[in-house]
Amino acid sequence: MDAGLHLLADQNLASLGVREVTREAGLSPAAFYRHFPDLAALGVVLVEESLASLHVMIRSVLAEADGAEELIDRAVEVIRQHVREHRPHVRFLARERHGGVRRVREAIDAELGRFAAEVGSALALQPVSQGWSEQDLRMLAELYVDHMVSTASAFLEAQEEVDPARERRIAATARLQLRLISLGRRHWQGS
Amino acid sequence: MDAGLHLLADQNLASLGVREVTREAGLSPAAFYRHFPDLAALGVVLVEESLASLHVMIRSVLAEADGAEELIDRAVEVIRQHVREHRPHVRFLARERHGGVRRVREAIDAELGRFAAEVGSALALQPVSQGWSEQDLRMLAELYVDHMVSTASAFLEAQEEVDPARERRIAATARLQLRLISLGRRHWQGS
DNA sequence: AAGTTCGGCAAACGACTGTTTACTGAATGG
DNA sequence: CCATTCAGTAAACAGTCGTTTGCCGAACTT
Repeated sequence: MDAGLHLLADQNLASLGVREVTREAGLSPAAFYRHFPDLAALGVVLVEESLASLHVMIRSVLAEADGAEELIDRAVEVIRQHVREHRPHVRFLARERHGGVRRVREAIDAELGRFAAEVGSALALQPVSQGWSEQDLRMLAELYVDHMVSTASAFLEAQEEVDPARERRIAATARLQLRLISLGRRHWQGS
Repeated sequence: MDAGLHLLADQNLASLGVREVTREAGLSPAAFYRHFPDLAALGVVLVEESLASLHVMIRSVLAEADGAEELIDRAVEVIRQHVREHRPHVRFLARERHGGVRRVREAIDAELGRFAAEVGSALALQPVSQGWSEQDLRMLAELYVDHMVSTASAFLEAQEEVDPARERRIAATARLQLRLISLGRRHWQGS
């Protein structure tokens, strides 16, 4: 799996080969089939591995909520750190989310949906969300998740070549956008 | 190019083969090299083709601005229609935006950046944007573009299998999100 | 101690790959 | 009308591919 993830740095799952993976891992081609029936199967497992750390991340953000402004700074910083520390996994997710392998795509989508649900319940606990309908909460959660995904992708690209200025610019933009969203949230009157 | 686009429906550019394309097009493999040096080159041309129609689209949305509410409805509807009518191109963009072929990725990114700039200048003309700094306008434009991309991807997935209910749900969510953003926009005090 | 599962190997199968070469007919242009 | 470009072909090159098969030692179970 490490070998696969490493090769997926500049390639996508659909173009990955069994022989390629086993060669990188220092095994014989036949050895692969002892563990996975397919390369798609390997992909699905990588999805699970990749998103496990994401759930940890979100909890670490929402845990300490000392005011909206600080939470925003913290969220953006956590995303940046997460991308930095799990770049191969994040890149894999970004690449395969709309990639050519249906089963992997569906796995990511399902997991991201559960992720939005989790964010939704967390949002519901905040005082700002009083009087919000179920639908409105879900809509907001999806907006946050989509924004997180976009931001993570941007960080990813910026970190490919080390470019601290670009990275700071992305962080600044993300913070402003989150501030604008939370402003809209405070003035929301229901749908 | 049509053959390539057709094959890219369930495959990504990196895993596409020259022989595959020429076979689909009914030509000999060597004929390909009369037109492109690379498959990546074909990809880049496809990017340009795909985004040309996008610029037309944005203008058609911003042209008639009769109130914010109506503009939102119109924008979401135009996105839905655009995805419906240019599904192969949109799918290609979504897939290759983070795909394995660097040159194509960069082409898409650059084009999307110019797109955001265009949206930015359009936003500047609206009365709501009085007193907005350049940076804030850019940030808002990027938020809109990212949101548009997310929405388009969602429509894409929903239209793969014909699922009108899911499509309506996506449209409704997108509209709510745009309303929330424009609410935040009205209460923005500058950064 | 015996049996079974686990994770590995080498070898072979036919099929498919990108690219180059030399050649050909049609259109184009001066 | 002749030369040239254009867009196509078939054939060959040396590889790589996924997958199956039969085999083997080590580890674990009972």
